[in-house]
Amino acid sequence: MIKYESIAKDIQEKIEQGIYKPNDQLPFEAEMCETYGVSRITVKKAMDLLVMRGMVIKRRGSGTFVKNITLPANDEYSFSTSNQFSGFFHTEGHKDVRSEIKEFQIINPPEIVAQRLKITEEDFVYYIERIRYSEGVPNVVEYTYMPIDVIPGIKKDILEKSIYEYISEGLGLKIKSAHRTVRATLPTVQEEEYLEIEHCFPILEVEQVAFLDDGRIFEYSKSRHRGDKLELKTVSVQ
Amino acid sequence: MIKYESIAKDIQEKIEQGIYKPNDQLPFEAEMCETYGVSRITVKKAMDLLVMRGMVIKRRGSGTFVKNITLPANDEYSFSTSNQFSGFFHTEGHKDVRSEIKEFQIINPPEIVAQRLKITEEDFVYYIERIRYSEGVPNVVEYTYMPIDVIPGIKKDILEKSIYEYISEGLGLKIKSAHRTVRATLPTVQEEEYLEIEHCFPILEVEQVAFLDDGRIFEYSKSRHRGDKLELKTVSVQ
DNA sequence: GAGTGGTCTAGACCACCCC
DNA sequence: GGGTGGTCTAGACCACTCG
Repeated sequence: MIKYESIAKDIQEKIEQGIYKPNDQLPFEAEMCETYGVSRITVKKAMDLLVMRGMVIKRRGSGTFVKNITLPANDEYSFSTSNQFSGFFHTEGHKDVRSEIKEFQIINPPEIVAQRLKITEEDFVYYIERIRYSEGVPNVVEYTYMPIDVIPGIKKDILEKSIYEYISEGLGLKIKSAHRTVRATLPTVQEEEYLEIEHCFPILEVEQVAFLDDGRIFEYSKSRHRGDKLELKTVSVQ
Repeated sequence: MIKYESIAKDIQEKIEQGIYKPNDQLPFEAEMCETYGVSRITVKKAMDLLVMRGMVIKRRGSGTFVKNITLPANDEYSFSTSNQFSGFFHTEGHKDVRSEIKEFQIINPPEIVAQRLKITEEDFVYYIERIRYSEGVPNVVEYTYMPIDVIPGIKKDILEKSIYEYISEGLGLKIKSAHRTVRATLPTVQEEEYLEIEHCFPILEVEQVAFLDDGRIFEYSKSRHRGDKLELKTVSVQ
């Protein structure tokens, strides 16, 4: 559909298939213009996407090259947060992923949550507490708040699958961006039980405020992951 | 110098100064074209920069708005890794930041490090182990490997200041991007001593492979931070 | 000097939002 | 319908790398 996306996708696939190998030089921008029948700015935008994804590097005066790095390991539990959203869907779709809902209520949000969601303490939000299992092993406890005005119609069966799928496919809303803060902590007493760990066990906490396409905030959440089950990958490009 | 950067900088400053407040609508792109005397694509590129920095949001058909979020807290120990490099310099420049060098040698790299740096085990690298203190309190132990061919001339006094300053200003090299993996772990016995903590204390580990402008890898490092002293912020934009 | 990617222009059409 | 940002064009000049 969109030209620069399909060009980026084409090149990315060729890299993943090994047609272009690490350190290989990609075709020049001028060459790609002819190949794909587009203008140079469009090719440039496609390559900039791949730069943001950490897959290629550009050197003025030299060319564009496949990046010099072992590609994101296919760890089931790692999720990547470069500038695309791979990973926003929490590597759903893997075998044997299920959720156990511990709490599901509609409440007035605590002050801090109201601040983060930019709503008042009198508004209503879903409060969801769920444990996510992979291959039968508990990985993460998620504490999620979502304004009912923004995301109406959540039922228990949706939580057991993917909220994100419901938002994008069920409601036709587009997820746009997220601000995340990552910390290392220790589990609470309850989390020791939920995650089947001892007190002296590292927890990777990901606090997230997530935005829709139209600028509304639809989620404030804290995900507290077993330290041995999640690593978070990022690419930063200047 | 570069037009889109200076436009972005101008708008960013106005947001930080409160001239544009959260949820305010920014001038239309067409309007900014006149204000700054540039074409629309240039304005667009400037605004896209601010979108990547998580400062504004664009809505097709409506306009561009200041984002709806408490701005990155000025925690001394938090560093941000959106798509600019704020934070690459480890929030240096704060008062009372100093380093204690525990190891500084030139060695052949272990196999894993050689793989990450894309060199052979016969090449030479600096190996640096240092503790960084802020306000007299140990925050982080850094284990750093740098190829001597890429970053020549490191001396002990450079390590006590900022390696990054030496690379960019001393050597005239440009830092371009970094791949990071973040994990939560527990300290080693030695780190308990270095960081003045007990064994049961969360550690935020940041593993990093860093690239220069010209595509060369100049650093492989693991930074292991006291969990109570660092949080890592990211913005991901689709 | 030849060739690369970086920036920028002036203009066009489209998808989307709101009135 | 009028106006927004999204995509795209064809062409220009510049900064940089490399032989």
